[in-house]
Amino acid sequence: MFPGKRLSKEFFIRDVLEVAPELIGKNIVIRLPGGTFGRFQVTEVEAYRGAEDNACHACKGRTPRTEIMFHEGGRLYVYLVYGMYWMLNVVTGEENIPQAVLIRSVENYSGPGRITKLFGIDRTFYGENLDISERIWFEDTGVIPVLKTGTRIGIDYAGEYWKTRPWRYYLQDT
DNA sequence: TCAGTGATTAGG
DNA sequence: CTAATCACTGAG
Repeated sequence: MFPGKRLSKEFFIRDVLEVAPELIGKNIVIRLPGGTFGRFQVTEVEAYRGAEDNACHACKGRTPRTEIMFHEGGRLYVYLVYGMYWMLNVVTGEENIPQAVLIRSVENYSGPGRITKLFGIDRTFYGENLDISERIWFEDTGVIPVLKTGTRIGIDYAGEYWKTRPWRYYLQDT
């Protein structure tokens, strides 16, 4: 794999605990509102892992909203939270194993709701196929980042075990 | 610290 | 139909 190459679905059809840390340092290529393209290095993500993870939306089972997480990896899971903020997630893993990676920060922009505002992400990106999309995809960069881990944000409802999983990954220097 | 904001979901 | 909940942000 060489820098600039689009990550294909094989990259995403692996366990979310492998994919999530490897997404740090990769680039998101996105057609911004206005039509120009932007490249942003991913600096912070979180892993949501399957039906047993009480912090994962799919722990309540298959619903219209969570349906795409049961698809094989390489699609986008996009949803609105608090009535205002679109969340950008990448589906990972095999079919029928619901997993996703939340994109929390990219270079120079922190916060999942601010990123989607910058990118112009909305409901029309739900289910977007990262293999063939002409408006958003991920690229390899050759960067091998030094990672830090922490607990996931905003999931206190998930119970002691799940809220303490170290499944947030971020660049040391950001 | 806290309101804003509306889709989603379970339940009657 | 109702009502609770929410993977957040910016203002004060």
